[in-house]
Amino acid sequence: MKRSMVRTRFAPSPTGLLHVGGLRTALFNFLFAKNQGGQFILRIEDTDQKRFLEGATENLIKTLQDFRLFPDEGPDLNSKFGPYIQSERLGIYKKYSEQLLAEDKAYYEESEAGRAVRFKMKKTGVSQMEDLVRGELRFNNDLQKDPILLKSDGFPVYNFANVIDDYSMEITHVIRGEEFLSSAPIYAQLYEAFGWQKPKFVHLPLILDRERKKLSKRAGDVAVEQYVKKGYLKEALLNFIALLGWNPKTTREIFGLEDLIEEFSLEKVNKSGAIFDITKLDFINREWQKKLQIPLQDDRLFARACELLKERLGENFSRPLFELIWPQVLERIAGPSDLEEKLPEFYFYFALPGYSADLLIWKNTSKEKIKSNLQLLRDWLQQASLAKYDAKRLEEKIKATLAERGVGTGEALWPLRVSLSGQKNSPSPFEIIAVFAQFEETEIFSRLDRAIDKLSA
RNA sequence: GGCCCUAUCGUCUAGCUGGUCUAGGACACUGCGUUCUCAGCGCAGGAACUCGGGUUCAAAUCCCGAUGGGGCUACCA
Repeated sequence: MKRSMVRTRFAPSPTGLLHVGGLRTALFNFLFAKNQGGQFILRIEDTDQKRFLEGATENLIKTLQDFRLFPDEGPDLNSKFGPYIQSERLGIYKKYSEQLLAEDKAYYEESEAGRAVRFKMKKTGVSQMEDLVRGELRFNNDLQKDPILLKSDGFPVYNFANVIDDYSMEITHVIRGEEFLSSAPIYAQLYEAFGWQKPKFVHLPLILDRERKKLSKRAGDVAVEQYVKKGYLKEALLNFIALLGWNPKTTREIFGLEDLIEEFSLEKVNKSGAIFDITKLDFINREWQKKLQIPLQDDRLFARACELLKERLGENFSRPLFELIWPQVLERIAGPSDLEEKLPEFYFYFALPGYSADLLIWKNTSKEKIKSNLQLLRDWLQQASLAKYDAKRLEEKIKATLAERGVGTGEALWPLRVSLSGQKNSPSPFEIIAVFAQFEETEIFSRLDRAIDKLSA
């Protein structure tokens, strides 16, 4: 019973914000454990004092919680396997290193830094371990070097602490990034030196940047927090990241965490690296946006858009107005990645840009005709109770009026839209009018008057 | 350099117990339609089995090699 319980772990080192690759590793460990009815453990590997960052542990825990990847055991959830922070387990590593020393499987090494412990690697034969997606891994021992176990500061090195902890925490499956593949022989030999049964391993394919290099800090945004701040939904991020290195073998692409738990299996994990493609992330984000219908006050994308507009428009920016415009923005952006560049298309709502009278002219229609069409529309708008209409109703009403008068849609609607937006491209005049009708109806008429003036000049 | 992993459209991938694959889907891209413009929506289209040897009646699928890409090569993780 106890033997068969699946236990996985996520073992980040607290050196900064959780990054995309880390989140994916955590996710896969979590998914596999939950799919198997097992447990997911969080262990903090703070064995490098030089790289340790204050607050990073708390941040890591918080981020995992935000994504609902709740650990069953971890720093704040102690159980008999704790502590879960390696710096609090120094005695354990020391004890095991002494055992190896006593058995002549390790030795001391003196240097200016102090006294460290090195492991005696076997130099003959092969080291092997089982990787559930790659099969049997075999390495020739003849060119192995003796790795450090305990540094001169008394802290264990990653490889050693990992093996000790995975063993003592009864981890059954070690799911980690491919970058650890080449240290496999050390693991294998350590397990053998102790006479312990090896866990099953899974090495996940790397997540690559557009240059096909391992995603790294210098290549741009890697912190999960950055993407959240930019306005990506956590559901979308998780969904997208799950599809990097795993796929359900069906054509379905949208998965929530519960769906992923249900569908996940190691047989569906891929072997080759996957490029982090922001375009696809945007697509998945759009899908989740539709699905979730986030209320405005919780929408980070909206919040970010407000910030940007405030910055650029200053006094002219109005949040209540922008709330009315927001659905139009959402329809016109691919996602958080192009929000910034698309925003200028909506500045006209806050301040009418200057434009030339020519822009009002539809095809070969005469200036006079355009002017009279605008006047006609202005009159109609004047007598209508605009606040009662949404864009769709407005369209019906206005088109009906135009038809009655025998006025073509193009020669009336084009100038109407231009006079309201001052731009060649914009949302439809009906959408614009509906927005202003809710916000400040006089804006409609002053803009129309301005256009009519331009045509009279 | 050495060791290791990997290899299907631009991207993520299905297919890999060999024939049903004239290689499927999604994103992206292009075109057409709807239409006052943009967006949206609908429809259509271009786009890949890295190469060379085998094995076999038959290979994207199996084997070998080359090449490409990547990772590791610390008293970092």
